[in-house]
Amino acid sequence: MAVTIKDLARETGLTPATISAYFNGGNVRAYNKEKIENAIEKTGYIRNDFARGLRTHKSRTIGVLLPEIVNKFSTSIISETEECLRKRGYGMIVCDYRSDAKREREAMRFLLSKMVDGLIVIAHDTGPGACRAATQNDVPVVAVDRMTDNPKLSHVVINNYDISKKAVNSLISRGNKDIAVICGDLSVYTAAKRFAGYCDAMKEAGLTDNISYINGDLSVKGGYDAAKTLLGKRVPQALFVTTYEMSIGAAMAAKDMGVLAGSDMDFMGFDAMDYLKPFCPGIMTVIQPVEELGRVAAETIISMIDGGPARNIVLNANIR
Amino acid sequence: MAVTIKDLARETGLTPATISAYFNGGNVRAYNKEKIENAIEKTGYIRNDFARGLRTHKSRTIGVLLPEIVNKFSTSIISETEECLRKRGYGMIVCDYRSDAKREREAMRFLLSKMVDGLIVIAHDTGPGACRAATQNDVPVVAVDRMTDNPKLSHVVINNYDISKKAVNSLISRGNKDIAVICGDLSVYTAAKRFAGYCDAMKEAGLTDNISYINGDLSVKGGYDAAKTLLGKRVPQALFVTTYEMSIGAAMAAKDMGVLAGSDMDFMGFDAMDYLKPFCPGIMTVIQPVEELGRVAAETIISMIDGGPARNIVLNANIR
DNA sequence: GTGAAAGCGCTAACAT
DNA sequence: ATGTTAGCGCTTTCAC
Repeated sequence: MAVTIKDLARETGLTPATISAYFNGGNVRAYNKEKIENAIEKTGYIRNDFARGLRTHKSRTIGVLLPEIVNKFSTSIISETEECLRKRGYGMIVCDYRSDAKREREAMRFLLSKMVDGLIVIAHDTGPGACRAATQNDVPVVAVDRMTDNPKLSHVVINNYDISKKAVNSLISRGNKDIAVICGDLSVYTAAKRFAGYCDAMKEAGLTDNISYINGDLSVKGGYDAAKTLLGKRVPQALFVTTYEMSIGAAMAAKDMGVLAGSDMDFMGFDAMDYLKPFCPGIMTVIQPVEELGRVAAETIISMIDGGPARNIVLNANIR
Repeated sequence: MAVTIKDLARETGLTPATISAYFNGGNVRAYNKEKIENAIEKTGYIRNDFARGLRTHKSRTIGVLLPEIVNKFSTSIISETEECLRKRGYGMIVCDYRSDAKREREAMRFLLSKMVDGLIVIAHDTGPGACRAATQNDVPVVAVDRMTDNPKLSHVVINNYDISKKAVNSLISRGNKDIAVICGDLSVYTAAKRFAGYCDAMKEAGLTDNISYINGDLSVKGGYDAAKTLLGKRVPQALFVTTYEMSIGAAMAAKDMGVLAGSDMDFMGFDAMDYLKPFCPGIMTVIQPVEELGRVAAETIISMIDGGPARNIVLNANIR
């Protein structure tokens, strides 16, 4: 059996209450402090986080819920989140819901049963009931990269609509009229916003008839297949692709079909600059502030755990 | 205050013990099961894992320690691990040690303080003291993708030496003599093994004088920089790159310098087939069984938690 | 500054 | 199949 606070009490001739006070910054006489420290050293005592959590209702653990853990955009965010959290003594328990609504709910219940103090979520369900299992139980939630209709959540997003509109305007200003977009399923928040930005830019330029939407599934393969479908029919003057992985896939498919993105066809991707630039020198991409998303998400969840209000924060992406 | 098992008891007219039996697979009458399920639904009950852990001395949580979470190879593995673990009711708490030995030790202590039942580790320190903090406390450990000198650990690795030798032999059999290798720091287990396979293949073919090693830092940029350095001096007949991310970077750098990997220069990468094939049709790569690594790691840690012995498992990679 | 005592929510041994 | 009871290890009043 593991060493407990009672063993320390016996060892030092004090009581559990005093040992507890010692651990929690209470007033303990110097020579008793020393006795306690010696006893810890001698016994190799490790505080039982279960008992502590049972009393305090705090786990110092944050649940993180992602559509796909094998996704550079997601991991770039949570890498920064993890670092921020750990600095503050918080751990991060990660679940992947494979972009499936049912698994999303299951994973959330699972995380809640792990007694997480808060949740950072790239949600699929963005309706008014988003993350209800958590908010019902008064577990604070930060939605990242998604705006939801649940006012109890904090939201950390980028200026999806504006930056997409700006991106498409930049393609238009280069003389392009036939601009196609490869976008995820429009039930996904970011896809809808980015598509709306594209549509409005096209409409405002009088290019309503040129609106051309191809659905991709948010993976490299999704972008690849979507571009193959598109280019199998015709080569547009320009192509706008609205996620990291799909940008890589779409540029690959174009290359595959003899169309070099950025020279044979104007190309505006999302985030994948590092991977694509050497192969397709002429491409442009929207660069999202991923580290900032991760950091702000971590700071926001901790602020909520400490009793702070829900906040909505919009960060700015840029075109490069 | 949160809903507890007592509330369910009151709601159903049963006692806490019966509710507990229900959760733990005990025999409960069908109509009582239904009552319980309705009560759970109605109240939004979530089981308190602190109380449970306090009784059972099990957290049903596995710590996962990675060099870099933003690394497709790592996330491909842990994605599968996460799925396997969750099916068995285990959560996964992830730490990234940024390829730094000191942070590795800190992160391990952190995970242990979270009372994890076991640890899955892509370790940096592979000496006899690897993961000592865990083994000292009788917390089982599975080392993935690394062999260590600590006999208490289980190990799940691929046939690094053999597959590298085979890969280089295949380059040699195509008539190449001047074959360079881009490899990580040789203090890393996989880098050392893969480099040894390369060297022995070269030696056995009488190409000792052609051995040419360039160090990369295991990232896309590392591969990119290494290839730039190499190709700035000369273009070898063939290039062997020993990690996923470096393969992408190296092929990008080559393209950048007007050398198309797979046609201007034979190219053998690691894992990055999907990303590179469309751009560089002629490339070959070693394909690691990443999902299997993740699954076997999960199965092995659970087996150890259930009292099973440490095991060493070697999985086979293939060339495609 | 320290002690005594209660209780967090659950499980498990035993009784029925 | 279900109820009774005790206790996991800690924190937290409330005394002294």
